Amino acid sequence: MTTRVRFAPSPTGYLHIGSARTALFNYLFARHTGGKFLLRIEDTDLVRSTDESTRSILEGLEWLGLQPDEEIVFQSANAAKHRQAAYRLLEEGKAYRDFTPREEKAGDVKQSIAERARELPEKGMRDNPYRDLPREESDRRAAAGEPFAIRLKVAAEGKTEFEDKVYGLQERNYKDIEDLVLLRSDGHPLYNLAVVCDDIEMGITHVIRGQDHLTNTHKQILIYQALGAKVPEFAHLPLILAPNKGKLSKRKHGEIVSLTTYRDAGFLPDAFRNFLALLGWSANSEREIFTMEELIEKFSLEGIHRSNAVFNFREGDPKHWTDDKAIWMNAEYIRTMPLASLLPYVKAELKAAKLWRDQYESVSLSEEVAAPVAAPTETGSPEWFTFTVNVIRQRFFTLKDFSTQGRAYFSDDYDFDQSAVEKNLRKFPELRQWLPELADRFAAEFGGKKPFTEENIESVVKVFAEEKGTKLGVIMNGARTLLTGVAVGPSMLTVFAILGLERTLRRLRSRIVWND
RNA sequence: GUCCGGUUCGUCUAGGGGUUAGGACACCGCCCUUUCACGGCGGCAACACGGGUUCAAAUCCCGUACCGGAUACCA
Repeated sequence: MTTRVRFAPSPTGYLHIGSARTALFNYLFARHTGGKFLLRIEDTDLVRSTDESTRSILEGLEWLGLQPDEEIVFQSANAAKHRQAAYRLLEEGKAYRDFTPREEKAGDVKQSIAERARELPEKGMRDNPYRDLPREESDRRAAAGEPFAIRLKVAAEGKTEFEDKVYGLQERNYKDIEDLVLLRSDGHPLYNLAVVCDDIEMGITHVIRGQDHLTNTHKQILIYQALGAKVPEFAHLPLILAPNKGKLSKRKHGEIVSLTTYRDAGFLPDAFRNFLALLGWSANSEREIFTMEELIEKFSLEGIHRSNAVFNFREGDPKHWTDDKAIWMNAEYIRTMPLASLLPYVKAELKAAKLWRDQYESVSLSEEVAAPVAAPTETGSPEWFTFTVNVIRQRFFTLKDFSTQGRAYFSDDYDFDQSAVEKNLRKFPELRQWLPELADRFAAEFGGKKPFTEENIESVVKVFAEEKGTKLGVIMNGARTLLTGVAVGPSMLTVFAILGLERTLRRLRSRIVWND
């Protein structure tokens, strides 16, 4: 039997990272077992569902590389079938019409539900007067146009049980389960019915979803049984919590829970997927970096654990705005992934920042690209671009850094970090004369045949520093700040070489930071 | 309230009768270094609590506490 799993989000907002992880686990399971990964959009809540949200979910899945194997199912398209199923159960006496007028929920819904649930056992779970209404009367009232909901008739004695692939044996007494509504009085099929019908129709063999559905499962099993269908396997996933161990919610935590936030913040899909995979699941290995292929190979439901995981971040702290491990992992990917895989992302980032130049494009981008060992002399060439990216990626955390921290390599229009200017330039007023002087020296030394290479630059700068009786660091750090706008970066010799003689001279002679 | 589940460093986690309780991130220190990273070395830091079973419990059992989920004519 080939496995068939589905990811079934409701399109009522952007893709939550918890949902994204659920999708990922479904995908990994399908691939690992050679089965199918399906997508069903649960858009039966017409009021809250939006097309925009559906698009955003699709976009998010695509970004993570989780394409469904078959056509997307829209649950709303199946409403007629759901109704049919409810009526079939009514016909077979497994469900009944409830003529109780509908009660509108107002105020704090969660609380009113809890209150109702508290009172319910006293009245008795099976005290609905319509539960045993003679069939003729029920038919007559329905024919007369009296509105009714259809409820599943849950037996008074007995229990449901299933073996959850993660949480183990789960049992629930019927007495703890209300006669659940299958069809609203306006004919709208309710969630538990819709899910079961669709899962049957789609041939779902394994339901992998959040732990918040653990108790729903018992109700759904009752529906499967009433419908005479085979009950699938279930695997429930631990939840992803906020740092205060509360629910990680869109409303409370904002865009930090949205998958697209990470895409837009310059995360690599491989890195974020890797991070997500390790939240609530373990490959049981000291390693933590896994490609998609490795995740697929290693994934198993047994590796999922039962306790919820905290998504750790510090609100209002720019350095720790999201989970540190996610940031670290992204940086790790940026500096260690094959250059050929990284370059397209850098290209996209530079394009978005209007820093891209077509001359960077290498014809062999799709193949394994090895960075040149020394800075190519032809600034702006594909080799130069490859070399530069390889050098600067070593200390970047996100793709955004290529257009911000690394801006000075791709444009003459870059900003100066004022604290760097203070520390490395203004603190040494002599640099105001020395750096243009260094430019003259470079011009004299490299104006002819001598190539502007790190080795040659080093000897020139060393002599220069000695003449001025200053430490090499003063010259280097001052130059770094003036030439790149920031205090951090690669070896200054490499920076000179990357920028090339012309830009180096121009920038060394710039008065811009001296308030002249 | 009731039902269900959970609890190993700050966080993600390994381990599951005998371990100096392992790793990763974060943090701190040292080394490397013209800066910052990377890297290397080191440090801080955990079995929720109480009973039991056992020669031996973080590991098995029971209870308590705390946390989470569920509860609907929402999904």
